[in-house]
Amino acid sequence: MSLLNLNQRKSKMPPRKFTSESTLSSSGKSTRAVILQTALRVACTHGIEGLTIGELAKEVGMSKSGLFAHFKNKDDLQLEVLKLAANEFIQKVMKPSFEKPRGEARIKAMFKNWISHVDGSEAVSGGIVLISASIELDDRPGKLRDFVSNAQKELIQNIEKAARIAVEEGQFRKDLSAEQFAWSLYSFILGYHHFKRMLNDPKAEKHVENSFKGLLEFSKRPILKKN
Amino acid sequence: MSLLNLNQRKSKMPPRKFTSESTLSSSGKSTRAVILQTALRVACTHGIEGLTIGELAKEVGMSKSGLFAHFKNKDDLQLEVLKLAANEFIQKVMKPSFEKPRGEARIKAMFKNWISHVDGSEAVSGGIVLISASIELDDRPGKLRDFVSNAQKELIQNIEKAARIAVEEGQFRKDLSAEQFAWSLYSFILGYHHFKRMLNDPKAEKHVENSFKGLLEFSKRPILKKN
DNA sequence: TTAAAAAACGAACGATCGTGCTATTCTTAA
DNA sequence: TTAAGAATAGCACGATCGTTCGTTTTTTAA
Repeated sequence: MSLLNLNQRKSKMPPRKFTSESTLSSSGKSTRAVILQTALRVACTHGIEGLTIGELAKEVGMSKSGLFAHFKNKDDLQLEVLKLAANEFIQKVMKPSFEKPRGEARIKAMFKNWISHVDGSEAVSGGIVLISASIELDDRPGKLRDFVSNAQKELIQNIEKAARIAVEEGQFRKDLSAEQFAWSLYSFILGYHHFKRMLNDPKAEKHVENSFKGLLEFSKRPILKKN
Repeated sequence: MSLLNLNQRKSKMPPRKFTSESTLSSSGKSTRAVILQTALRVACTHGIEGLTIGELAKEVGMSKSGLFAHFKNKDDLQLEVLKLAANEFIQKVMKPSFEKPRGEARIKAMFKNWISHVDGSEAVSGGIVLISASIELDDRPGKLRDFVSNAQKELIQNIEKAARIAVEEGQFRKDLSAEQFAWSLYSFILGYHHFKRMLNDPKAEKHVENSFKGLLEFSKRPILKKN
């Protein structure tokens, strides 16, 4: 409880007319949840380190001190944002995949969901925040870095497991290294993220799909001759 | 001219005994060069956006204002750092590759140099700064973003050209898409960067080498059946 | 309806940010 | 040796940073 009532006070019109998408205030959401959701959006463009309490407060529409009271300190706030990002990613990408049958179908679903999650134009994307954060933090030890690192390790292990299942089910060849498979897939996603967001490469989708297709083919039958 | 003479004033001992590696003051280098070199190192761990004039001044060992006088504004400083990063990358990775024969050998050299450049433990690495910067800036238009974007596009085009040459020379198969090749290679490098630096994965080298080997094999003969 | 509890605010703190301005110190040329 | 010029330092500015604290407002419970 305790909604953002600032807006209501300002604009008295009873049939609530909110200005924009931005501060989706007033509803079942707790203030804390609204703050974190907004913070995730801000972190999406400014990075988790670029997140600032003053700016966030402005964005949410409340005072710095009022906002800050919801967290122990800034580190705590950032950590919560990262947790939200991870959760968002799991809900949007991983969970739907696990409703698909084990093995190749699940891997394909993961890939597809992931791509459209990164792609998800201008919307909030937990995956993007996590990838950015992992690069921002890769040289700065601490709780934030640890969290991101663990989250990504878990994610990769999930891919690995899915690949291992595909091997067991006979969809992938027996001698495939699930580890290597996960590594390659993740690299392709990183590449997609990079080409799409930084380089605005319109062919990014085509390339990542080709690479993924190639990886699948490679995983299905032995095409590499030992030399 | 105009060395960092602060240290000399402090410690009078004539056979110069500098405290550490940090501020490699006094020598043929101009102050500006020393500043930029130091800034590159700082940007390596704090990111280009995390670069701060106060901290940089402390690191170099001079006053904020004295340091600042060498640049128009902070944006200018950051841009110079990025230019230095790009130059460093070209010198360490690209240039040596172009001394190798055209085609496959050159591509292999690029890859090898690049890996050891990212790997180059704790040393200053222009490549790392550029990759980090591209993620920090991917949502923030401006001169910095433009520079990084162009630098990377050039780089990718260089890879592409090298691949095209390898096709012409008959080392790669005729129907290989040089664009797709460059995309894949770059993605693998990004993956390596990520696994090595963020995840501290000790197998990162092995994986990226396997992937690269696979990419080479794939590029040499048609192994993908149309389906 | 009212008292207690929770939430949000406003003001202020010390620190640091980027950036000017003036004075001092150093280097160079005459 | 000295004057001119360049390089650097010192100080201060307004803004913003994360954070604290006491007050006011809002919600909840009795």
